[in-house]
Amino acid sequence: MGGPAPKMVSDAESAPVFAKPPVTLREVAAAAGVSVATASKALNGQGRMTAETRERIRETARILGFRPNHLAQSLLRKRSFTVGLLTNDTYGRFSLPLMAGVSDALVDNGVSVFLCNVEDDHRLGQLHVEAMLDKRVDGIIATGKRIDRHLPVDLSNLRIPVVYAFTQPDPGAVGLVSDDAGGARLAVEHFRRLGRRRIAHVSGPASFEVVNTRADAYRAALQENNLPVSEPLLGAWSEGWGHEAVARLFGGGEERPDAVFCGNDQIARGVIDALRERGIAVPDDVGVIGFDNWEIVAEATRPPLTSVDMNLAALGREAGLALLSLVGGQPAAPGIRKLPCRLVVRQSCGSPPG
Amino acid sequence: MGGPAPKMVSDAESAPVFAKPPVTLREVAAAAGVSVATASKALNGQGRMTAETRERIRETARILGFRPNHLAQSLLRKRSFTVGLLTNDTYGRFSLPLMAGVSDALVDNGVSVFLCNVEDDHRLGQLHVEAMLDKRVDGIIATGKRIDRHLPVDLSNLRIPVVYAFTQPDPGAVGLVSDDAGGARLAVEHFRRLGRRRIAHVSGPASFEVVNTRADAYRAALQENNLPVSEPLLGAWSEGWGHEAVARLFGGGEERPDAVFCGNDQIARGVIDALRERGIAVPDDVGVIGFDNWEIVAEATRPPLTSVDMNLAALGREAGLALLSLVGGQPAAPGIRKLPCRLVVRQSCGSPPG
DNA sequence: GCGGGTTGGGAAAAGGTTTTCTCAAGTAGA
DNA sequence: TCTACTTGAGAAAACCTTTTCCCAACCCGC
Repeated sequence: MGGPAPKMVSDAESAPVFAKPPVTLREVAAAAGVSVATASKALNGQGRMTAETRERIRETARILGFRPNHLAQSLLRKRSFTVGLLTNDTYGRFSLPLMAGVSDALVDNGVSVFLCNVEDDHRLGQLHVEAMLDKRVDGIIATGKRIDRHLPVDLSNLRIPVVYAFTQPDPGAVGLVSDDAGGARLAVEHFRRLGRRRIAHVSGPASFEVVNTRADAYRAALQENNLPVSEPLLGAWSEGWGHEAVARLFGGGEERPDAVFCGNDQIARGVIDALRERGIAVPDDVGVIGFDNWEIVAEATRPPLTSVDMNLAALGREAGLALLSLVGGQPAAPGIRKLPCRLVVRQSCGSPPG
Repeated sequence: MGGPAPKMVSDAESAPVFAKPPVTLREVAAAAGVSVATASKALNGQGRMTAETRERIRETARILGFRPNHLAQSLLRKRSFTVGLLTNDTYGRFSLPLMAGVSDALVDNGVSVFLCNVEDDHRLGQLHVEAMLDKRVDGIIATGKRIDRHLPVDLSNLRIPVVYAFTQPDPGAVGLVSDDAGGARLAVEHFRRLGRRRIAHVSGPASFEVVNTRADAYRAALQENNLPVSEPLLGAWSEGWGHEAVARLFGGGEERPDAVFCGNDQIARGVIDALRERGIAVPDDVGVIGFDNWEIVAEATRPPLTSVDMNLAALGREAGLALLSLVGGQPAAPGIRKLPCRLVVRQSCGSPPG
């Protein structure tokens, strides 16, 4: 109690800097000795005034640390430079790269993103959409965890543009998805180039549209290349199913595959582990390709897994840009646009013979 | 060209519903035959008027589908009901549940969340923070991928409150992290209750603070229980390191552990696989516990992995609520608050003997 | 019938910015 | 010297809501 009072820091530096209100345009104008109208025009490069005046105002603004209030601007311009991102895959693996891509594309244009996780809850979805509408977002991007399911929200009669990415679009809307068929073809072609001839396909449940899309493309690609077509094995998206599929493919006496194209990386992981346990060498005896290119899985398999990457970040970018042009008044062609996949080659397929 | 023109849909239903401006309070007031002031008060339950008038205005608003413009409200109230969420872990595993928790806590209070991914780019971070400030967010939550690193942004002298969750807080700020020591203790105690006595610890690089925190707690818990303390094995966060650690622990002639507590689920996965390959049974011969409870990994190990869950969603919720009370003017106690972990029991530890 | 209190509702300012319009002064041409 | 432009800058409306007065009408008791 008796000691010297603690040294006081200068008021500007100390304690709750909160509530010190931001500098307004009015203050800048006053400091520069002009009207707010002139100040506004000076800072925006509008209107007519001497270069000297403009510069003086700008300098004043800079010194005062003036930053225009976007709320006021938005109110006037009827454009908030804000979009909503709706997803039901917050924990999942797909929406993340996608969100990063979206955010990426938009930030460069000064647009911020409201992230909204609606789970599979209709009420929550409605709540979020209304909140976004109230906040006057310029548009909405809807994304999810599978492309053959709707989000639990009705986005069809909003007064703002909506873009769907990696989720089922409403009819007549703009939708972006990965080209799964192309991805499957990429895998088959890669195997063919490496001289593999008996290529099996192990994928997820038939209830997923992508499973059928990829399976069809797989069959078509085999036929085009005059390779023997074997029926795809459809099961679950799990490692366990990969194990089981290997038991079926390599358990019997019939001719064994020398390549397995898997519907996702977890199945591929299961396949590779099961093959190893059977003493079948990857990639020497059998090549394996996964789907999704989930790095954490693909790089942990032994050997590291070659996988089809859906380019989700790019897809997100495209979605962001599409929404932007829609917001800008450009009429975008409705319908579903498919973006190409790419093959990320690691060591699970081996090198070309010779 | 000669055919009948396509049937026209009614104008209200058709084409670019865009740009049809939202209903304003003024219109509601006009329709109800009152002034905007009265209309505002009617809808907000303020002011004095006959119940009949109030009800009539409300009904009119309902019919017209009036929704107040939050931009205008925010401008006036100097409160945007919007917060920024800053992360450098967009692709990662930690920020997602955390973000969901934050978003969860805030949505219930009508607050929306701007998601900003700053990667490790200082410039990008600055950009985002300024954008958020310009948009007049009420506060900021900073989160990251490890608790001993700063985000590449300076949040220390903002005029709005900041809460740090799962990232290193600035001195004097409010920070929330998981109780890693407690989590480690949870694991050791669980092993002890199951009768395991020789408990090893395999973790990530010593350069991570959590590695040391957990290792210290592990040692302390062993000592408290009069169990033999063996030096933790520190390496990488990978499956590969799990394999290698097993080689070291079970390769030599010395006494082998009957339990392994791992620094994350990937290491644990590697440990379990390596044990199986050596013919050591899990959980019969050796129990294994992981950390993070990354379900997709924990449930794919054979047997499924018991793991320490950091309760990140709860942590996010707490962060959201803390920020909310800060924004509301409640002075929150600065400093780091640790939230308890929980053990998610699966089958990798076995049941109690007898 | 009249002062004082209550009741129902409106006018107007405020919030920060942009934009259109207006206006005074200056310049050029006749 | 007068007219016709141009130039530089300000006033004011607009965006939409909230809130603080303010005012008229009514009711009460005397």
